[in-house]
Amino acid sequence: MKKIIEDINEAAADAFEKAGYDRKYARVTLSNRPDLAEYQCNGALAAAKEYHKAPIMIAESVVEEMKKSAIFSSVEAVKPGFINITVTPDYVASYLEKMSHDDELSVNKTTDPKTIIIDYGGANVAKPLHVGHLRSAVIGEAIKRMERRLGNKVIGDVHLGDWGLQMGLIITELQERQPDLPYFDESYTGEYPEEAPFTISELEEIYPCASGKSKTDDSYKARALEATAELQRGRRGYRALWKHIMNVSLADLHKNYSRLNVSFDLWKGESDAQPYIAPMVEKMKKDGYAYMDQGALIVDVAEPDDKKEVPPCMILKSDGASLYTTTDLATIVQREEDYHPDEIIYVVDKRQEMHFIQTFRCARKCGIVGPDMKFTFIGFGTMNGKDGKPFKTREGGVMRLETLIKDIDDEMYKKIVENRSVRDKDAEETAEVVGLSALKYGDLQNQASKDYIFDIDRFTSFEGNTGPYILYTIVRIKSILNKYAEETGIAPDEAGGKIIAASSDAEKKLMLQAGRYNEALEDACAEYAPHRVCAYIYELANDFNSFYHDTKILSEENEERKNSWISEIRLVKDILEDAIDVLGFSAPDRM
RNA sequence: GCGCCUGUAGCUCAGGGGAUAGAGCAACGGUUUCCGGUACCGUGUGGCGGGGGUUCGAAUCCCUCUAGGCGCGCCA
Repeated sequence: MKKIIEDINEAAADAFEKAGYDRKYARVTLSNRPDLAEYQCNGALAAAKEYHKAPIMIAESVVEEMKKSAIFSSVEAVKPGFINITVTPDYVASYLEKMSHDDELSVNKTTDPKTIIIDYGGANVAKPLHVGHLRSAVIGEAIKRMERRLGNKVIGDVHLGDWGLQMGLIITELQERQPDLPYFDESYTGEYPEEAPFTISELEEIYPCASGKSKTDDSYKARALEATAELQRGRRGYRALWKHIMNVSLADLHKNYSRLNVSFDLWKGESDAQPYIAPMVEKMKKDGYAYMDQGALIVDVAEPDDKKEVPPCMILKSDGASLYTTTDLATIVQREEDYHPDEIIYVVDKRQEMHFIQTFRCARKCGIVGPDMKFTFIGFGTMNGKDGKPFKTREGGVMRLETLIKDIDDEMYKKIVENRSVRDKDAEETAEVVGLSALKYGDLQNQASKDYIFDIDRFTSFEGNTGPYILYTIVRIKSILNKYAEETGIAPDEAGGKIIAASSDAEKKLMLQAGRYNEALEDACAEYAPHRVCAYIYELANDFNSFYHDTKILSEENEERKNSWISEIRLVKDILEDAIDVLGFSAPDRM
């Protein structure tokens, strides 16, 4: 569906043209003086220079033309040269009427769907998810759904950290503890047990233990490095152990991510990229991009107009081992081969930006991707505690994601139980649904690139710009619709009638905001900015609540009016639910 | 040292060339013949870290200073 703003823009552009000015000046925006108008056009001010006329003269002649359009109830030229625009209630009503019958809620699917790989999550095998993983998961999931909502083909990849020294460390520590396991016996040729010799909680304890030892004990570290190398060379017992580690850990990761309502299409990891490294390196050498420098193999990626020095990309260390960059490049090779993506989006801590600049440049320079493949780096800031410093447990350690989620759910449960109308057996489940909205909305409402302060009291509040407030609004609408269904016997899905012109300012405001959904979503998506979706639905929820407050819907005697209202609030509910689904959470039926 | 990012009401954050800079929280005061008052309405608060510049017009663009955060080839 064409956007409201496009209808207005077009009418304005026609008016500029008829008045003798270039159409390009007819840019219409939401009014920043809502007391004066709904939309505004500042084009006359901009055009003044080119036409050597007073802006107000231009504005007035354009206004004369615009007044001929049927969609405006008022068009005015004011002071220096603003054009203030108000649309007719009938126009808005007919727009919403069309929208309410559109399965896409007026959102336009792209005519040119792109294949997009989105790399987020960044979980490490054998290490529990902690709060540092939260932002990547939450923001990445939202962006994935936003792109999908607009019709792109999006492939989410968790890109596991499943290769390298951490594996060697675990193997070493395991041997320390259970030396008799067959995995360590090189002469063993039989089948290895199907059951892993450890549980997830043991695994989670083993890694930090091993990591600690390796820092103080050099011979221990040497053994871990050797184990890593042997694993990579394919030692049978170690590969079998690695598989166990993967299985146990993946099951746990699946569980935790699904609790966050985050799901990946691909569970690829660094290990999957390994086979691509050798041929990639060979090609880089053969093509003359990679060369030896101080014993390491590097590719220059500096560009002449860099403001700062961009260090070369290191492909192989002087001992011949590969690095982070190498694996990331090989992953790109693999993705090119498997999916030929139009774009790869990385949702990663912003501190890694330099690394990705290097990687992207190197991939392009070496021809791993073509010039049209778009790399997008979305760097997010740190989640801080109330003291403004990186979020920690009370004891000062890294907080596990599970703990954080539980804290929020507990808080939510307390608040829900205070409401006597909810039955206890539902309360726990509801607390989880509402808790997730608190957690995710609390994060997503901020610009991704900035640090933000995690404040459990604020995020779980039903007041203000929070997830629970949005859900409350949805639940409230559902409640009205259910009541209506009880009274009339008409199912909520079929209730309502034709949407007619607004009967109050509050209603018109609500209708205009609802009609902007396509615009809001497309803008947010173009900027990879979930916080814009949050801002939009917050305003929509506010507009609904003020409309609700002074409108008695169910007791309205004018049937046409009442049915229109029912349709409207159902549309508002549908929009809110569609939007929170895009953000990655959902609403309960009651709370 | 070089480079990047951030600095907007007491607090948490929007706004990224245009008209009186906006929300929420906190504070205070109202609203219930009730479709969920975990709501709604109202009141006060800053001139956007400092300074200079471009522009008819700057929180928004440029320069500079300052404070804080972060990054800078053999970690990931």
